[in-house]
Amino acid sequence: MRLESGAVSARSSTDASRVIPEATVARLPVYLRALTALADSGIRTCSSEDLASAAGVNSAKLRKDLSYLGSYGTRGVGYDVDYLRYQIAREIGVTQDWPVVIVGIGNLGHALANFSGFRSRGFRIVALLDADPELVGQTVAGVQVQPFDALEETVRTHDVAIGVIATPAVAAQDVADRMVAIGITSILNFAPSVLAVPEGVDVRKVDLSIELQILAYHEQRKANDAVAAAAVPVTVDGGAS
Amino acid sequence: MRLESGAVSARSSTDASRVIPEATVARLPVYLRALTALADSGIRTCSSEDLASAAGVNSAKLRKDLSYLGSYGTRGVGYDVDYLRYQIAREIGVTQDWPVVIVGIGNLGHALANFSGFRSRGFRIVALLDADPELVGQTVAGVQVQPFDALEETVRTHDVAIGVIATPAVAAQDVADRMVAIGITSILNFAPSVLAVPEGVDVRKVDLSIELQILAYHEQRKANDAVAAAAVPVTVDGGAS
DNA sequence: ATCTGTGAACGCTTTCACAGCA
DNA sequence: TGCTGTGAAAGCGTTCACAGAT
Repeated sequence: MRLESGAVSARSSTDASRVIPEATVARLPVYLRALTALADSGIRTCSSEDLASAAGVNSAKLRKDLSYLGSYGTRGVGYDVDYLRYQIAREIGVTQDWPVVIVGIGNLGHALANFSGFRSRGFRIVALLDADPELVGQTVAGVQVQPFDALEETVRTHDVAIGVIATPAVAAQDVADRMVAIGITSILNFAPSVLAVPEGVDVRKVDLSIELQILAYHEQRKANDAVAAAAVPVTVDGGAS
Repeated sequence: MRLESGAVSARSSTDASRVIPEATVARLPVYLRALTALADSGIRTCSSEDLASAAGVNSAKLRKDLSYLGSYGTRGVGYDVDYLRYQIAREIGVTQDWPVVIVGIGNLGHALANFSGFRSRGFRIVALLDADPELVGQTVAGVQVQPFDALEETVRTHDVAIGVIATPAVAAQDVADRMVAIGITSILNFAPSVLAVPEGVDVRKVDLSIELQILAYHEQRKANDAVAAAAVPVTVDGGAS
């Protein structure tokens, strides 16, 4: 993955110009979950309207998103739930399990290791690692915690491509560097720090306090607006000057 | 918050047309954290370039984002770290603490309750609640777990506006309904389910398996591209058939 | 000379509205 | 008739490039 060395036109395997917009990619897992829920309640066919409302989006967006994958519906009828579910799972790449390692087995690491939706959604935890000798050897969610140095061995053995960082912020960059050096190319970072990684490595971050602060901003705005609305008696058609 | 009843022009308190784009709002907490890190290492002034790289964005975006808040920098010089930090904190609304309740004290709820960055970033956990009688009465992170029915009392007493849902998926909608009924207007949802809430209530969701699936998609694409690149010997300037 | 603040251009995402197929 | 699939339009967000302040 050198940086733009001149338009290598390697168009991918299956068929045509397979470029799915990022915004769509981020919603495919939501559709997958909604389809699974529909299938579990015995529904075999659904309209874009049905699926959209189960996924919490509007139907135009859903149809547009699905159109990037291909034409998997039937006009006048709708979508076959199982068929569409398979197509989306295949597109995402979760028809088989991805091996995953988790580094940092504190409170959060524990919770992640015990998270059951993991296994059922295309992932398999192959190792838990921590630098703290106190934790090493303990069994969490049926897996023995290994020393951090065992990372390379584990990653090679299981051909791991995805790593999860659940360490304190100070350790996160070191862990990421190590992961990258060993060949991990996708990182999910729960530590509250900005990770620097080379081109070609994907990082996604999950940050509790950022999410709360975004809510706080809107909450404050609601409060301010309420005050303003009470102070200025409501003027429909908002008077000029 | 009636649905669009005719352009009420309640422009907010402080000054002009205060409309900060959503994308910017989502980055302000990142800037706040980066500024705190800079301040902690004794830096008193920084350029947009410095702050941008600490926050992991480019400087044009940073400057554009800050321009929505006002003109808090000095041309030819840069930004005063403490001053800018205060302005952003004020804008987000975290100059004082927001009281927060957490519902669902399983593995994840435990981890959230113990998360220290909480307190230091503008939030204060005022209650932990769970429907499981086994958990009620236990002390987690110095707070006693209360029965779920204590929600209303707690929310009124502490004037809580923000609730965190860390229950299993099946319970999430019920919890959300209850929160909304009691007057909570911002929800952070960790349960893997789509929440339906009325207009005026903000929901943000954090979903581990969705994040992993997004990574899996890109991982799969990298793998496919590598195969394609190996099969088709690289043609610079991709020859038109 | 330097670095911020910002109009303007560009590109991505969403929504609209309807053609096309069952 | 009913519902999908999709061009075209509208709306956002990012980047460019430079005017303007110190």
